[in-house]
Amino acid sequence: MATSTVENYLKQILLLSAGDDALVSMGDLAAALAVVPGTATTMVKSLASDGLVDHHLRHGVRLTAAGRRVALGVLRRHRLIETFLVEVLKMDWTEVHAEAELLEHAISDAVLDRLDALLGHPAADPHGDPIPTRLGKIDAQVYATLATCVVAQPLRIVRVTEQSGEFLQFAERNGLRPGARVRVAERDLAAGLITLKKTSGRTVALSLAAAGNILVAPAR
Amino acid sequence: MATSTVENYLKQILLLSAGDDALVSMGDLAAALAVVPGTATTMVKSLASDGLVDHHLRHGVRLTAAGRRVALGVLRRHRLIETFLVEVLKMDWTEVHAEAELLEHAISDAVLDRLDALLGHPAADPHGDPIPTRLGKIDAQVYATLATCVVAQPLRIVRVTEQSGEFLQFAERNGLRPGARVRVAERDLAAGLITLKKTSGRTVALSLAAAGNILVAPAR
DNA sequence: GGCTTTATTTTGATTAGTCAAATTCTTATC
DNA sequence: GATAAGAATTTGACTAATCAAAATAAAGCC
Repeated sequence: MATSTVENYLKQILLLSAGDDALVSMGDLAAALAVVPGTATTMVKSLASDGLVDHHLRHGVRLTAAGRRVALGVLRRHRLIETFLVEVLKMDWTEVHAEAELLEHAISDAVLDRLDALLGHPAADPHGDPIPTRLGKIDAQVYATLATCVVAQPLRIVRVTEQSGEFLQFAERNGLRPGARVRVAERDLAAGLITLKKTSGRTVALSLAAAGNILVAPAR
Repeated sequence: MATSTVENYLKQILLLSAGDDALVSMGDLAAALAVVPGTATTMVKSLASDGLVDHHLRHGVRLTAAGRRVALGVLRRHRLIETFLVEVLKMDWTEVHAEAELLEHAISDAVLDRLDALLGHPAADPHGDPIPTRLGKIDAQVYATLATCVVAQPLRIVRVTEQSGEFLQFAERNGLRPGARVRVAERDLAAGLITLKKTSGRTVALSLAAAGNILVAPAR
């Protein structure tokens, strides 16, 4: 059985490799896990000797098929738990990430399956992040972000990546949750600033960096 | 923050001290936690230096007020989780103990309070074990067991102590769950055997040791 | 192409929790 | 009250995960 430390390393490598094949640097991995780089190196070596990752010395790390399977399991648990906390326990979508971070390592498959059924087998969590299936399939659809989409077109927010409470509370305050309708009124690359127009007529300004965390699709 | 190992030691000391003041032996504690006695000694010394227990060298260990507070918190989490698994996720009361054992160390107060409210602030879990309040109060009522109660009187099962799946499945198969009505038809101390009569007319035989795990009150 | 900056890896220590086996204490028994 | 049996403790060793700081490799720059 993988320890929760191992699970966290694998999950983080999956998230940082964006999709699948990119090598993840020790620096990024260490930062994401809040450890010093030397610790990440040590741990990655041990994951490699367990066949969970390929370590390309001094160049980065990549999940093996076995590691990916474990990582997707953790992600599934995390996202189903978040959905449960919001849908059943009525917690705020801006605060459930940290809770799920703990519970994801303690919940059994038996409990998870019940939860999944209770929630009606949801395809995405409250942030719009896709939930891997029991078999490890995950929706890999690529979306534009508010930083890259076309201007003026009516849009629907599909997903808010970035789990920090601060950012999510900013999003919530401004009605920028999955499902919300907006369009980009103006994009000033020099100033690094985006101005949104909501259906209510309200405008919201945010930085390019922040806008990159909000994924959108054309309003259907 | 107490690690889950520390939480388990404290919880187990509470359970083994039956009520409050009895000293718990290292042998019993080690057996309950599935470690060798030397490990228990080492850990108890460290708990003592943190002010969570009083260690009476070579005689046993007892919780301090601080340790008791922590232990009751763990017990509350455990029992509320068991109740949730049975009441909401419709799991079998004979199998939820092991699940709760893991989740009890990972659930936050915020989530626990929501769960408690969702369940309507239950006083006991599916085994009839009393749930400590948020303030650490626990129902200390003493009940007779099927091994000690008067013969022939109509009884109501209030609680099944002993969490092993085997025992609970035996109880379930024979309708011996909290709330069930029975009376003791015969108690043969020499043979160590008890014979029960259920309201359905069915009789059930069980050993004195097994009977000691089933707590009863006069049927109201 | 040599030098500097930056990232990565290595080395040596530390902490929590554990076991096996040797030692010491308590207690019951004669 | 001495002794044997049983329980508890101590000692030495190990694993997982971590950090600080030294050593090494890679990459960029003039």
